[in-house]
Amino acid sequence: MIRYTLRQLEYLVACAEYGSVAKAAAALNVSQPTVSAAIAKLEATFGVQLLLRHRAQGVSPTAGAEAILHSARALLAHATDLQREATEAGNTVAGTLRAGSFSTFAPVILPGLLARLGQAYPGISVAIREGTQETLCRDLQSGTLDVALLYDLDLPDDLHREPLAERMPHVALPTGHRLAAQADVGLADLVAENLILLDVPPSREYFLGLFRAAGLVPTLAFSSPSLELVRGMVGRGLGYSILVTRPEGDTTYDGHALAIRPLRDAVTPGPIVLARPASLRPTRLIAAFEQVARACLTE
Amino acid sequence: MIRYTLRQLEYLVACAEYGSVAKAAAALNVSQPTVSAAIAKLEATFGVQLLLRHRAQGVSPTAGAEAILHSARALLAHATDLQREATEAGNTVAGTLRAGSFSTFAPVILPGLLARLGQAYPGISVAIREGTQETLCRDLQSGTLDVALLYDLDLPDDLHREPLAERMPHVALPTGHRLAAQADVGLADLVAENLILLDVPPSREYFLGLFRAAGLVPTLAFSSPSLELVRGMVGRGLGYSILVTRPEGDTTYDGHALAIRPLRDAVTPGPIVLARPASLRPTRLIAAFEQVARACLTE
DNA sequence: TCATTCAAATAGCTAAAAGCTATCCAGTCG
DNA sequence: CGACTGGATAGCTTTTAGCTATTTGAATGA
Repeated sequence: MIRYTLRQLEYLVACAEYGSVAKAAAALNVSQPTVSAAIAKLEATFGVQLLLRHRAQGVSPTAGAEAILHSARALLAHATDLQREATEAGNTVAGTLRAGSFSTFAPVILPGLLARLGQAYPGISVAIREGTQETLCRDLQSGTLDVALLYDLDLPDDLHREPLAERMPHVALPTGHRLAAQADVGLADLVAENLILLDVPPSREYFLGLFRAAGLVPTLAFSSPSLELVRGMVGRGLGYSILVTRPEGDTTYDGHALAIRPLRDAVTPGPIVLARPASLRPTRLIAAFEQVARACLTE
Repeated sequence: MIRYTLRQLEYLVACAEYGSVAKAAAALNVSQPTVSAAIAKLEATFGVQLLLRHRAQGVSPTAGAEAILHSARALLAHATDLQREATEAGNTVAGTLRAGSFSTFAPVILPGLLARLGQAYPGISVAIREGTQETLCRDLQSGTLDVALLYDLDLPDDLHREPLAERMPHVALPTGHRLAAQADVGLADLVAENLILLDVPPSREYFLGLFRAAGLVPTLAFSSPSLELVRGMVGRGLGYSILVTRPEGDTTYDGHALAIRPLRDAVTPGPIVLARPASLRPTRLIAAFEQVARACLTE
């Protein structure tokens, strides 16, 4: 247990510096007895005399004090550093942000977002973690993550949700598919076709919910939690899919083009939010991330 | 100005360590609200949230806190070191002692004293300064010296005097001198002889005082502030001297033997003391020096 | 589902500490 | 000798650190 205070050390160092209790007190903007008492207390707790009092001509450090003063100056410098560091931690855009992203949009959204962020705020660093809605929420709640890009579907109440954008679902079809000839596709057109479902919460529930809302039941042929695998299967003509995330180029990993068509029905869009623990007051860094994310997603 | 306290940091570190305010409080032997308040205050002064509160399952540090915690642990370790150092400064025999010695007895007393001291307390160091009574007193008063071996003659009141030994003055004669044939010499025998006076305060006044007390006036032939020069002159037959310090061997630097005879008269001995500022409470190191010095001088 | 338990926050209080002004005292200097 | 300097002391006020008791919100378990 530490029995002295940083303030006492400050006073001691000032006394040694000025060779006078009164001058030190003046420099520190406190009264002379205040400093006098602090030194006396320090001497009592350490059991060593620290200053020699020369009646009418100030004070000078004892042999013991010299050694202590050396350490004290270092300690105070250290303490001041910590204060600056701590004060800046919340009020400057700097340091490391721990950000999560729902797997499917990470590779589509994050590269551009991080590029822009790095440009706007050089010197910051971002630790990215991909995951499912569930794991990311847990990490947010436990404080392992500061923010996460998620769908606003089934999010726990203790997460603050900052809406960033809404993305309409679209239909992905093999290029030769008969429905690809249409400018847009209705849900009713699709029920007879083979659905390849992106099977990852909460996307799965969202997609199935679109049909349910229209009173329809789709024909489920395949399902996979991998967006690229789903797109690959569609490209190979195994069926169609309904997706929200749309990578650039509309081409699958094995080189097949996809026909992307809007849904004719007025459906509820997929709401993308930046989530963070409701109990965590956002730092300037978090606010900056949020602002850049919104700019990236609304254009 | 430092706006937080070491105690607050201790509490923060403990909270992070235990993942719980209550557990930290228990470990620190304070109440839970005390720790709670300390953390809240730290957060207010730094303007950053430091802990995430998980209602029924403790707390965890935020991103900002992680960085602060790292520095805080280092700072606390540093502060603990300083406390140990400071506490030991007065209570262990260690460190550096700044000791002065009146010029004439330095080479006779100090070598043995320091050898013994180094043997009894290995690891300590002593910075020696020789000087006149006057300069040494000034250094003691200004705190530049911790202790000094001096004659207890005309010492200022603000120096504490610890009597170590009393040394009787003796007569130094050339070996062929007629008085050297006697077992002892009276002051009255000497008044007609040439006195070679050790002319350094306060020795000078002491020696002259011996004659004055006996109602006699010596014949002053030579005087010098150097003990060795005085002995050299006596060895060459230029006169006699009265001295207190008696180097081993009774031989001068230029190779002449001296006849040393006690004074027959009952004179006041030369009181050797260890002086230190009265306002300076002695440390263990000073006490050790004092004890060894007394042991050396009383045998 | 409803009481129970857990853990932190809050309220309200007390006591210790840190601060102040005024004054005293010892020493220096003109 | 008297004015001035500089630290210590006394007596008081304010602030802070600590306490107990209680509240709140969430998780747990019968």
